[in-house]
Amino acid sequence: MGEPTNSQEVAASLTGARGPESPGPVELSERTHDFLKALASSSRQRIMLLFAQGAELSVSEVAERAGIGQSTASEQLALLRRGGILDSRREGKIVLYRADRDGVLSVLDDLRSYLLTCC
Amino acid sequence: MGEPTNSQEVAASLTGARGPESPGPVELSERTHDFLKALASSSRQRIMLLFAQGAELSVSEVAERAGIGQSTASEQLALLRRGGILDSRREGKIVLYRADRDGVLSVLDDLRSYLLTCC
DNA sequence: TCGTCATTTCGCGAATTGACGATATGATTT
DNA sequence: AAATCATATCGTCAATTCGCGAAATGACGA
Repeated sequence: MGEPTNSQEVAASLTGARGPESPGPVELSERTHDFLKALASSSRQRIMLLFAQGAELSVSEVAERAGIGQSTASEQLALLRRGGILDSRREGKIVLYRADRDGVLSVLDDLRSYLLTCC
Repeated sequence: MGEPTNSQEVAASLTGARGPESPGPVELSERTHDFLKALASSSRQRIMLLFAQGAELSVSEVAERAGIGQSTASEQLALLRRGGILDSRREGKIVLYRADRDGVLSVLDDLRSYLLTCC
């Protein structure tokens, strides 16, 4: 079933449908789009605050501390993972989430370069 | 009526309800939240591509080039302006929009510092 | 293998967003 | 002041998102 599906998801950081050397408009990668959608939500922003200082939390811990249902927590955490903001690993029967610093920084770079070309 | 409401909107870049020297969790500013919401939409991303290379466009030009209705264009452009991504000025009876490079860069910095503390 | 615990997935109603046409507001020209 | 043009706002409906409980899947231990 639902293995933590991180780690690989086609590196392809840009999905421009043009030749290699094209300076013009470049679309955002799907991952960066997912990143923006994930962080655009207030409740997910609130969840992220739980992961300050490298904290590592299980799904039910997040549910409890955020005051939301367990299934809701699972779904929201999955969205944050798809956006490259969180990372997860299974530890026995629980799944531990934590901030994915590298993922975040790489997405930020993608975002910055996009904005520099279109703005 | 609806004057282009940019330029000032309380500088307050951070809305943490804590003392000055607090290293802990810091919430995103409202402007940065608006930025994320604005860019999280595919159609608005598409609109942004029209503003590459410093192009300056009126509402109806955007509507035409993006293939959307005039009122829709006006509303979407207003959202992008609230997010600090676009800037606008009135030129006679038309309103010209263009990318707000400085706004974008300052929001990006805010975003980066937020992510560095929470991740 | 069965039971239990943690997580994911599913189905659903409520709330939000997206796009549109119609209408109102502002600015310019006559 | 009236006509015109560009934009902003409003009302509406379709589509998407949110949060939940229920049910399915996985992992572990008795």
